[in-house]
Amino acid sequence: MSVRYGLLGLLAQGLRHGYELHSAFVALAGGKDQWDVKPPQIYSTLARLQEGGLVAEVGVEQEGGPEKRILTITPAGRAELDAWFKTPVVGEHLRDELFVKLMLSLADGAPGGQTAREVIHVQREALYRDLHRVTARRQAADPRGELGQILLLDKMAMHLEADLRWLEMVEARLEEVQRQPRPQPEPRLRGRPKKQ
Amino acid sequence: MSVRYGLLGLLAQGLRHGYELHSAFVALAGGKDQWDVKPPQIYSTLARLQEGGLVAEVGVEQEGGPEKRILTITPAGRAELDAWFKTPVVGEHLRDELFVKLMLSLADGAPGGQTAREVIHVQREALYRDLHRVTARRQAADPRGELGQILLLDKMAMHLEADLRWLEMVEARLEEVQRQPRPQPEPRLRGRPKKQ
DNA sequence: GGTGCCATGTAACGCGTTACATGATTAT
DNA sequence: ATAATCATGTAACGCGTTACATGGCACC
Repeated sequence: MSVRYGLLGLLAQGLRHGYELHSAFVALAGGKDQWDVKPPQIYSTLARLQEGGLVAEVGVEQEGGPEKRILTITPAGRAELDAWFKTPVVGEHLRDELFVKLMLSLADGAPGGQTAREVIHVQREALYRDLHRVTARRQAADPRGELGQILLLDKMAMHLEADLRWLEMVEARLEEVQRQPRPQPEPRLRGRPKKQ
Repeated sequence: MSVRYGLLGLLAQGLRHGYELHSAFVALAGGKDQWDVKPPQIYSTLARLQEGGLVAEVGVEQEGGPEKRILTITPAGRAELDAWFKTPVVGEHLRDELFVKLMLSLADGAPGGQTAREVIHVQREALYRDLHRVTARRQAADPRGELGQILLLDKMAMHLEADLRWLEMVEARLEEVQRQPRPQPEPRLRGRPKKQ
């Protein structure tokens, strides 16, 4: 929904055609290193907004350059934007690839939970690399004029640290289970062992 | 990619048909409260895996009940699964709705950054609610037999806390900018003020 | 005359959700 | 009988990516 509402918000600020919205959105979302939105998504999202009556086309301009299809936010669009501002973003419910991977690696038959240990190790290396890259860029950022960049980098760093702390915890709990293997821990998840 | 590799991993554990894979995946991903994967996604993902040669259909069973299409992971599938285990999960690059919303609210013309303050307030309330819900469920979970649940809830809690800390930081920085409004902070992002 | 930017798209695909549909067995 | 569970899908849509395509203008 970020693109949809992002475009709506930018139109409310007075931007007027697809190309301009594209570059403005990329800037808004932290630059194309961070999120390289492709033009097709901009144009198709605008088409959907238009079809929904939140955005309207009010003509075509051509001053020297190529044609520009001029767009405006409609009253309905402004209403939806306001509603969005008043509603919290829902917790993009952890459909977590790392978690799935870890659960699978725990169920894998290798002795000593070896697969899980490797998954954790590989992931931790990657997280450290990312965290290092992020903090380096954060140090280099200019507090004047790059406030958005800094806030974004801070957010990324915090989530990377959260993942690292979580991995520590998982590993600790793994050691613990290792030392006293229970009679029926049953990490294998089966479909229906009900009775039959 | 979670579903794709999740199914591959479950097939490697010996599960054999769509329905069974569906319930096993839901269990693996933390129950349907957490991620309610729909059957169509399972079946269409399996079809794609089959088309890619990672999974093969080896016959149909029918013992008393309805037909079951029996599936197996192929050597190619096993290879892809191993490669997945050896590769870190890439940092689902923050295409962050909350961040976009906040940037838009900062650019909004309201005096005193009012819109931004409201966005922060609404979001913080929601995050506290979620965190409370998560910690309550975590307390109630049984460490024996619900290890996966606990790990997942811990992960969620850590990321909710990261978001809360980040909001604190944003608010602090907002106050700071408020006290000394700079000549050209230019939070408004425009498309092309280059020369023209 | 080529490179790059401005400005617009289409087509096809992958992932994910919602709604709809079918038919059989099992439990109440 | 009816409701739940087992087991399978199709159709249509939204969001997002990749590849492809078209033209004009500006600069070197």
